[in-house]
Amino acid sequence: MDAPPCASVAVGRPVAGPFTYLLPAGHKGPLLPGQRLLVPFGRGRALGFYLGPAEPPSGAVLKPIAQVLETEPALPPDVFRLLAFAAAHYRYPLGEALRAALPPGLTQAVEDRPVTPAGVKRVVATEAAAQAALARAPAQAAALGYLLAVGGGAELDELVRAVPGAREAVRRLVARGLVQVETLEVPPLIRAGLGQGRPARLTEGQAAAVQAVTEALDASAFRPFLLQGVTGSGKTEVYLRAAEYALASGKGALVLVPEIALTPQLVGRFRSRFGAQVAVLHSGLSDRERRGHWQALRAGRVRLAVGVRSAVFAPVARLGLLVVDEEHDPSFKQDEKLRYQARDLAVVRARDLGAVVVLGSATPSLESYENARRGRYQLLELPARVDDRPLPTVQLVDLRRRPRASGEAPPALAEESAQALSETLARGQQAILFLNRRGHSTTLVCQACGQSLSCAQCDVALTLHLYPPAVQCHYCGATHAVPEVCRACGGPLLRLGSGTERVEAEVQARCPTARVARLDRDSVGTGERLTERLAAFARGELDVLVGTQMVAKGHDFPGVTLVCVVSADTGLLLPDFRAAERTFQLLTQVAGRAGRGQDVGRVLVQTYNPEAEPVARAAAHDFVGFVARELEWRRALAYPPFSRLAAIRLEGADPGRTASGARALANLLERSLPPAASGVRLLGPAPAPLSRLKGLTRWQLLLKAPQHRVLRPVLDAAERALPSLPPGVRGILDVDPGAML
DNA sequence: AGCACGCCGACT
DNA sequence: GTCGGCGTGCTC
Repeated sequence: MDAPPCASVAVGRPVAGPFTYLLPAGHKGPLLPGQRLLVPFGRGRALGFYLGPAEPPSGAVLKPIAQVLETEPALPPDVFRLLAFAAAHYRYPLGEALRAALPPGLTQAVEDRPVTPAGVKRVVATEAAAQAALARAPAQAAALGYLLAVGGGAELDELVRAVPGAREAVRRLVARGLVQVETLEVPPLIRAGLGQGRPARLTEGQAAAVQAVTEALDASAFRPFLLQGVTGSGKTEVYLRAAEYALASGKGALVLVPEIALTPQLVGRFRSRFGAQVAVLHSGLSDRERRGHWQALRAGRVRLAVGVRSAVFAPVARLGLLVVDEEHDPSFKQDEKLRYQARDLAVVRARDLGAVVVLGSATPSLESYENARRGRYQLLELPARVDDRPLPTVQLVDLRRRPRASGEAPPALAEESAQALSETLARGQQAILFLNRRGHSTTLVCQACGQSLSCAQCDVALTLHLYPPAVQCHYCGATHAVPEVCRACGGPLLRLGSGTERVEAEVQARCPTARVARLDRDSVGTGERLTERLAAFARGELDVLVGTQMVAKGHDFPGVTLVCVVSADTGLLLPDFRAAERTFQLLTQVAGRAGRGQDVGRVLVQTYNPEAEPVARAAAHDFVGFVARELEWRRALAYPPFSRLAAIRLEGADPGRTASGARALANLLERSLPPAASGVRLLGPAPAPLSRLKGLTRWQLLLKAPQHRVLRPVLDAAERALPSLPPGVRGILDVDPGAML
């Protein structure tokens, strides 16, 4: 008896798959992996993806595929393979992962509509337009007049804005042959000339790095590089040259950055160097723009993409070069749905394609650094800043030695820092004050009973904001009116712990003539206002920038000679094995904002822990020393890069059930653990560091193993066990977690 | 994700 | 007596 031909199909719904279907009646020709299908699913229909042939399972009643939606898979084969790897590795339903990687318009279970060329319509006057007689057609005359006035051509949108009613007029002008409408496939991102700002000379380190990367590109084989360059050493120029070379060799290139809004200068440099040849992919795009860029890349019309995390799945044609800038940045890890690490996937994709991958950072992640140390990645170093500018001097300000006034919170800025700030401003130079905390005060403590104000839904203290006045939970977003007195006993409240608002106020009070701006999520959001504010500061229209992480990234502000880290200790005590690493990286990044122009920079780091490794080593610009110590204890405690981790997170409204669910799951896993010799360890269950969030109690288990491979059967068991957690308790797997919180 | 089925409160 | 709340379970 012949088995009917069957297909294994991933369904574009967040359900574990795959499902088996009969091939559509009368279907001829082969199906290709990734090809989009329409399949009956449950009561309705769903988008499906062909995975391969399948054996018909015994007993099950199979339904036939309703329709094959396309003749060629929309997703290029290498992106399909990458998503298949990611879905398996990070334990996420493949169909849902595939669907999420498609551009808007292809994600629905509908048949291929003819793909309208996405892009911008441009109206251009023809030669006949000059002598046109349009005395009796005023609307057309106005539209044409505008076009001729601006040089013969304009975007349709612009024309309609300038000349109301021009849309209809253009149609008639087209009919008369006086104008033509052309569709630009990709929005013209920049009109300025290409190749701008290309420095004639490279530093020695840059030249060597560019040479190594271009030689690897010539070899067309998998070659991973770690580009470690101190802040201000010109890593971006290396990326630009490598991309130029890749494009010139007929290859595509993909550049990943932590966040577009925080890296406007890097994006700007790519745009001015490559013009419309570069697609910029970020969350702010409209569906239309996203689709336009996606199609242009897919078709190979645009061969260079710069984008955030998700761009690792961009359909760049003939991809030969991948760059991950600031590769240590935590934002490359997605922390919902498909919980992928984009930097790691960039390496996976490069390996699969036989491509070159460059991971760049001033402070590489310990994972990448260890890979370089073991010779898996080739290390390229840029030890000096461009133009031989010195690194800024870093000085620790020991807050323990400060005189303490009782009954009042001390000022956020130590006398020494305030002094340095005044001097800097007096010289007409700029300063950045960095503090990783929004708001005015981090806690309101009762002076009588000692209780501090905390969120009803979460296990955290409420932050006091003054603009506008409110106490706010930074985790669940709840806000309340500012209380006058203690809720519990009516005693007076003390405002402890400083945020950016308080620092801004102190600066303004101390330097009344200074132009001070605050830069945090509250003051600028994350979009255009942020970019504007950064640009205004770069142009010298502001003197002092007080901000959070936002001010720390790769900006280039030549006028900044003073950087003050208001509290180096904020992240230091977090219960996370990467706390020290993160602190070191952050301090180094912020310090790197100082002294990038003519004048030498100075950095003051306020701390209660001047002897702490990350603080002391960052102050000494001693990456190697820091890493050596850090690697030592990571090895001793079997943390990455000497092990692989997976976290199992549980949350539920009922504290008791959540806890017992966590214990039951731990018991079950304990029994399914491979022999001790495998090195697999189960830690926990333990309440998560933020044990209650948005009214949910949170627990976690941590799996540790020498290699990911030995973790797989345990993760399989965990995945099978998650659905049978107590009612109301939800569990998720987080493979290669970015943080323990 | 949908969308059913399935057991407990307020309505014509 | 029904309408409907969303908890739980399934989809080839």
